[in-house]
Amino acid sequence: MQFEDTAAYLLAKATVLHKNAIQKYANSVGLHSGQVFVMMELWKVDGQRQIDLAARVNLSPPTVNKILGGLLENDFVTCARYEDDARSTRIFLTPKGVQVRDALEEAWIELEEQTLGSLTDTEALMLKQLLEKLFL
Amino acid sequence: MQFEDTAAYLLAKATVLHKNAIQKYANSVGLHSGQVFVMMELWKVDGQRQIDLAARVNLSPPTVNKILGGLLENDFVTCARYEDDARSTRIFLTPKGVQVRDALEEAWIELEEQTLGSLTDTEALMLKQLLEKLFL
DNA sequence: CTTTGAATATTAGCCGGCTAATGGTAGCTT
DNA sequence: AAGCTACCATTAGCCGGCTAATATTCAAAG
Repeated sequence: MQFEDTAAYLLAKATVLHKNAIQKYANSVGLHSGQVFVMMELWKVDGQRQIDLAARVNLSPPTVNKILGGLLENDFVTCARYEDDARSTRIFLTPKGVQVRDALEEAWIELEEQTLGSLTDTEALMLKQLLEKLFL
Repeated sequence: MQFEDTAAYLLAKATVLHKNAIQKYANSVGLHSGQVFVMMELWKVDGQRQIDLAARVNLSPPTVNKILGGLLENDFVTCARYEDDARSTRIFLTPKGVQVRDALEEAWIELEEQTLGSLTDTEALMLKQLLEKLFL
């Protein structure tokens, strides 16, 4: 059997390079690679609980907790008590956290071009549709 | 702009779940997730230097060094001096390291099925071709 | 009303990735 | 032969992922 012929291998292999690219563009706007996906969820819905954020980004609660620690330190988000449940906290974007979205959008466009650089438009569309089917 | 519509986003998203799956199947044969790709390279060419392994798996030399530390501890590989260059070391598979390949192949087949579960055969083929184009 | 169990956040500790910095060796230039 | 430079391994230290374990709080059941 050839591991290299499997989709599981190819997907993992592509992942390594893609992760490096994300890191590079995230750093260019002052974010770490793990922080961008949490921010994206907050830009969609502000004031979420940690547990809900974890579910949305498919990460474990401790991982999200650690990522939020960095975002809190760098003043991208703030933390507030959940009104009706003392166990939970709500995470809110700061003005800085709202603002950085524009910079990331610009960087993300470059990242997208670099990612799809070797593909035609129809191939890019196919890839997106296939990736969507993979994890739905 | 919608981040969710980009291939860069979808690829990263698929990555998270795929990494968890790899971890699960790697653990089932006594390996950690990062170790399997180093082992795959050694199964192709035994006795490589660390720097060459790093290049083949697209990881930094320190990362490979750390991964090899675990493989050495668990007796999957051994370390030997490079005959003509005192800077380098050669990494060799132990009998245990050779043997574990069969177990991983079995696990990998299951992983492949799980990964492609929601895709048709033609879709799976397309995905593999697109992933190959992405990082060549 | 008490107890039990589930849910939320958090801590500790591991592996996996990176960059930067160190030390030793090879090789080339002079 | 000496010295500069490039190369290889390794260490330190950071972030990002996980599981397991803890403390707190809520809710539900007795």
